[in-house]
Amino acid sequence: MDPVNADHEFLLHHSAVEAAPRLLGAILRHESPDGPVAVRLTEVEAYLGAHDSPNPDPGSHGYKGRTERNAVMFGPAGYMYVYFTYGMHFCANIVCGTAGTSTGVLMRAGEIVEGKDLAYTRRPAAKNEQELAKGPARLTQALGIDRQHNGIEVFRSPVTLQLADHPPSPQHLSTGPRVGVSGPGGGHEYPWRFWLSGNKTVSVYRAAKPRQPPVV
DNA sequence: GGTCCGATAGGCT
DNA sequence: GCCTATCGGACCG
Repeated sequence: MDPVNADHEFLLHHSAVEAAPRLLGAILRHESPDGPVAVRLTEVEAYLGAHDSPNPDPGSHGYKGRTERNAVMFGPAGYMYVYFTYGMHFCANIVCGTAGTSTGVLMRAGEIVEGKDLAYTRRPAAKNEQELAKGPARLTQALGIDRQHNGIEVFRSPVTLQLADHPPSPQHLSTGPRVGVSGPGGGHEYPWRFWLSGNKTVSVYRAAKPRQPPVV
């Protein structure tokens, strides 16, 4: 499988944990029939592999093995895994690393750098520019990405990804526990949420809900 | 600013 | 049946 460019080559040879900080500042652009919208990624989360891969991750959708739903995650790097959640939202990941391991980066937030008007029409609830793509489901909504984009390439129209010229300096990079991952795979054991320090479009952190509420 | 809670449908045990 | 890699509106300060 020939990489289409240097950015694709990079994804092929790195796990999601290595690729995630490199994706901060990258531009993801979607050209829909209604027009283009592009975001600069400001917050991402890395998910590593299935239980039988070199880097198992209980928080990963692929942890328990391949199913029809997560099949794209087990494919080659450079494809987009889009899943439906909470009965109404879509979230998008970029598949990384070696095919079969099921490692990918969830895109959690970004700032709109092109197509702001179209993004507002897709996100009427947004009170300001910073809310347009603040959160994983808001980001897909602003970009116009849904289930029909599951399994498409991210280096070929209508979706194109372009990495930043340089990774963020340590001073501009923050890390912490992943949002919403409860039980094994959550908390500080897996500090694989990465964001641009101080950026206004980064979604607020909420600790994952415990499986059973504490008894008072 | 923060916190709480309902909506809603599909995946998986 | 239970759970979910969430959002937005209501309400409180």
